[in-house]
This record gives sequence, structure tokens and C-alpha cells, in this order.
Amino acid sequence: MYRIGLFSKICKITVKTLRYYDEVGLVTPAFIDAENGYRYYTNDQLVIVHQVVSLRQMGFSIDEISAMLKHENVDGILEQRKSELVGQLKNVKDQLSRINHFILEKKEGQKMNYQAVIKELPECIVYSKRMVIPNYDAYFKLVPAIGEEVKKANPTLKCAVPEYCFIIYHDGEYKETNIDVEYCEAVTEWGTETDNIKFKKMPSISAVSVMHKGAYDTLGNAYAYVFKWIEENGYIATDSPRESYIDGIWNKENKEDWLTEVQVPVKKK
Amino acid sequence: MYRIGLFSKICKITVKTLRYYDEVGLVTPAFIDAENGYRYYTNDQLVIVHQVVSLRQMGFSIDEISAMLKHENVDGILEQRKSELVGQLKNVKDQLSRINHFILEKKEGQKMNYQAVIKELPECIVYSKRMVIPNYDAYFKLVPAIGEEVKKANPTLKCAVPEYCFIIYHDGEYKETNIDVEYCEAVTEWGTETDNIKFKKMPSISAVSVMHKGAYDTLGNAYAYVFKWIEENGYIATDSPRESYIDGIWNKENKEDWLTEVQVPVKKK
DNA sequence: CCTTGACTCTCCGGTAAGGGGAGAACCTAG
DNA sequence: CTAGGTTCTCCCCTTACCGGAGAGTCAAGG
Repeated sequence: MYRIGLFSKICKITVKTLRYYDEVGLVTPAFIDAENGYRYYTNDQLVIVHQVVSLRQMGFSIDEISAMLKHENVDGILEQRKSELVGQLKNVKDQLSRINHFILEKKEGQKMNYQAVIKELPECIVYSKRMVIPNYDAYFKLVPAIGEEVKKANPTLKCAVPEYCFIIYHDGEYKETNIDVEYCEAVTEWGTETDNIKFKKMPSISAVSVMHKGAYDTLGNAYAYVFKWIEENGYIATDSPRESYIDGIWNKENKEDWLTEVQVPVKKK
Repeated sequence: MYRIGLFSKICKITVKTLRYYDEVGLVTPAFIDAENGYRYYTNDQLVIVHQVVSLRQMGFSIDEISAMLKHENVDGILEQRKSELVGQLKNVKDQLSRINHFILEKKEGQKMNYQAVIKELPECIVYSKRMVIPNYDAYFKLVPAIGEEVKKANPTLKCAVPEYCFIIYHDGEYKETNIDVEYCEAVTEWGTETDNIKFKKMPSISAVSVMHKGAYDTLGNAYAYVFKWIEENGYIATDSPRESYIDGIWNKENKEDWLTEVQVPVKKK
């Protein structure tokens, strides 16, 4: 019979931990002196502690170990822990890749303008108009007309809250002329379509998102950044990119205050 | 200016998290109504939140992000996080390997007699006698004589607490006859040596440890297990194995109650 | 027998990054 | 004016322990 201090040296476990294991019922001392509460351990507990440490080193939680020592659903717990570990492995590798990318990016251009975030874009209903526009500038002149056309066909239609107004670039490559573009705006309900305006449901997707602050003439940098990021971090683009307008000419005079979000649907390679 | 609920939808962060970020000073609302405490956010906060989420997705802690946003020691934090991730990667791979080994071992033999634990063996002073013994049985007859010889040369010498009494197998392979063996016992101080008995300091090492319950004739199973474990989990043995005696003939009549610990010094491959 | 120092006990508080819920105040639409 | 949705603060909960306070306990030496 050892007292707790000696036993802790024998099995190389702290006294605190032994008391904690007693408290949660994982390793109960062989005997507790009712007079003074002293815990006494024997080599039987040594074997149990050894088992517990072994399982802890595989990353099982106390609850899981308790269940396993009672032979409850051991196979299930093993498989669950394993798939958890596979997930963690992916996650750590992902983080490592991202941090390496970050360090590299920081070394090259000191500005650090862009930051990538993976986010889930929730499902939504949009009205959309797809069109081929001669060039980038032409597009802005068309937007108000679209809004009016929708309102005429659907006087009570309301935009979604929060607003989500974006264009999808359908060309698989960068173009400056004859751009195949789809203007979308999220709304709360289905409406009646017209020749130009169609309604559709955008499914929920995951996308990598970067924020672009400033005028549109440097938006190309954001695209360059995001596609490089996708490449270097082991993702692949699964759909055409979206450009979501947050701040612009309609609410900010100064071009440098404009804010645009570039979203590229992706999945892990 | 958005209220917290709407803003949380815009940046896809829970309200709880936004309040927490406010509390720790990471993302402060643009304006707080002094009357009712309502938090109001603008798109400026959106950009900050985006940065924060980006860094959180790389696994930085709130404190680290706070420092980085203030441009404090960014390079240091990056490198630190990176090496932390490298460590985590090793750890997760190790756990995965161990759990796979465990699952396999469980499928093959249902008994699950052995569990491996990596532990640090602390530094200690031992007296030791190295000898070549004709066979396993002969060894036990020699032990009492060693104890007496030490006591004669060092009447006041005390054994270490906890006791640590073991033999080292110096043969690089399994042998049944003419075994090169070193008997060791940890003591509290250096003593005077004799022709046979030498004192030395055992340095602190890490070792994989398994517990063997029962008579010595099945100890081979424990060795088989531990060397297989070492092989399959990416470790290498760095020194000769030790066999530490915990329960035996001296305190347990029944052979099935004997307890022996096999320790093999290892390092990660 | 007394003291001293080592050991042990319980209880309380802390960790990281929020989640859950209670109770109260507030705001907007009908 | 009311009903329902938002927001506020406050408190407790999570994991697997660690640190410390204050009090009781034990063994050895004088």
C-alpha cells in the first residue's frame, strides 16, 4: 500500500491527476482511510493507471476511457476516435499549409492586402440576368435597368436581409471584352420571371472569400491572390467566382472606401 | 450601421462570438448606444472580422491575433505557431499510428494483454553487477548474494524510494543460454565499489513500457509485443531493454499475481 | 513528550473560446 | 397598445487538470 505521493512517483503521474482520476471514478484507490481521507494505492491500481495512460496517449477522453474500461462499445469508440484523428490530421495540415502560404506572402509583398477565409455561403433565392457585356464599364450602366425591370414585374418583391448582390463571371478565363456575366440579387421569395430575369435557388456552398478595399481597377489583384491561394493550399475551384458588392458608389463617395468581396466556390482537393 | 444580429449574418459569425470579441477587445463595435448598450457595427468591422477569422482558421489564439493586429512581433508569433503546428502534426500522426496498431492488435488476439506507454524514466544512481549467466533460472539464485555483497561494503546504503530494481539484457538478440545480463538497483547515494559491484548514474531517458502480469515463462510475449509496437509506431530502440520487478516471489505467493515491467529505451524515428 | 518538516486533505479559482439559458429591457409592426 | 422578435447583462458549463490556501496528519529526532 502506497500513499499518493509515492504512488505518483511509481507511475509517473502527478498527485493532482491521481486525485482527479479518483474524483471522476476512473482510478479508485485500493483503500481510503475514513479517519483522515488518505488515499492508499496498490500495484493493482498501477496496472489500471498504466492502461489509462496508454489510452490517454492515444488521445481518448476520460469519458471514453471510462467506457472502454467497462467494455462498453469499445469498437465504436475506437472507430470514432480514429475518424476524429483523421479529421484533425487534415485540419493541422491545412493550417500548416495556410501559415506557410501566409509567411511566404508576407516576405514577398510587405503589404498583406488580402486574407483568405473559408466560409459557408447559405442557400438563397436570387433573381438573375445573364448577359454578355462588351467591357467592364458597360456593366454598371445596366444595373439600374435590371432593378427596375424586376420591380415592374414584382412590385412587392423584397431583397434579402442581409443584402447579397453579386455578379458571377462565367468565363473560365480572364477577359476584358465580351464578358459573360450574370447579375444576381438575393430576394426573400420566388417572383414572376420575364424574358431577361430568371429566378433560381443558389444552393449552399463553401467558398474562399477575400475582401477587396478600393476601386475596381485593382480587383484583379484580389483574383490573383485568391487563385494562388487555392492552388497553394490544396483546394480546387468548383464553380465560377462571384463578386459581391458591399460598399460602392451608391453609399461611398470616395473610391478608396469601396468594399467588394470575391468568393470562389471550392472544395478540398 | 448594423445591429449585432444582422451583422452576425453578414459575416457569418455567431452573436455570442461577436460579443466575446468585443469583451476581449478584439473587435470593438463602431458605436455603442449608451442608453441601452446596443452594439452597432459597420463594414469597417466587417474587414476586421474577416482578418480575425482568417487568422483563427490558421489556429492562432485570440491573444496572438490581438498582438498581430497591433503589429507586435508578428514574425515571432508566426514562427512559433508554425513550430507548434509541426509538433501537433507529429502528435496526431503518432496517435493515429497507435490507434491503428491498437485496432489491429485487438482484431488478431482478442486478449489485449499489453498496453504500451511512453514515459520518461528519471535519472538515478544504481549499483550494478554485470554477468553472463548460463540460463534464466540460475539468475534468481544469484540475486540474494548480490544484495549481501553490497550491504557488506556499504552498511548504510539505502535503496531509492520508490524502489527500482531491474536487469538489463545486453545481448542484442534473444538467447536462452549464456545470457549477458546486468543486475541493477537504484540507491540514494554513491557507495564504495567492489570487484563485482559497480556504481553508476543512469541518465534520464524515454522508454516504452509494458506491464506483464503473471509468471516469467510468458515474458517473451511482452517483449514480442513491445518490439512489434516499436516497429509499427515509428520508434527505434536506443538501448538494451530493462526488466523491472514490481511484484514477485518475495511478496506474492501466486505466480499469476506477479508483476513485471518491460522498459525499452526509444526515440521517435 | 514535543517539535519540525514533509505529506495529505478539501476547497476555491483558473485555463480557451465561446455556448446555453434566464430575466429584463428594448424596438418595430400591426 | 400589444405581441413578437432583438438585444442586453449575468451566470454557469465545457476539458483535464494546475496552483495555492488553510488545515489536519505522520514519522523522526531531540
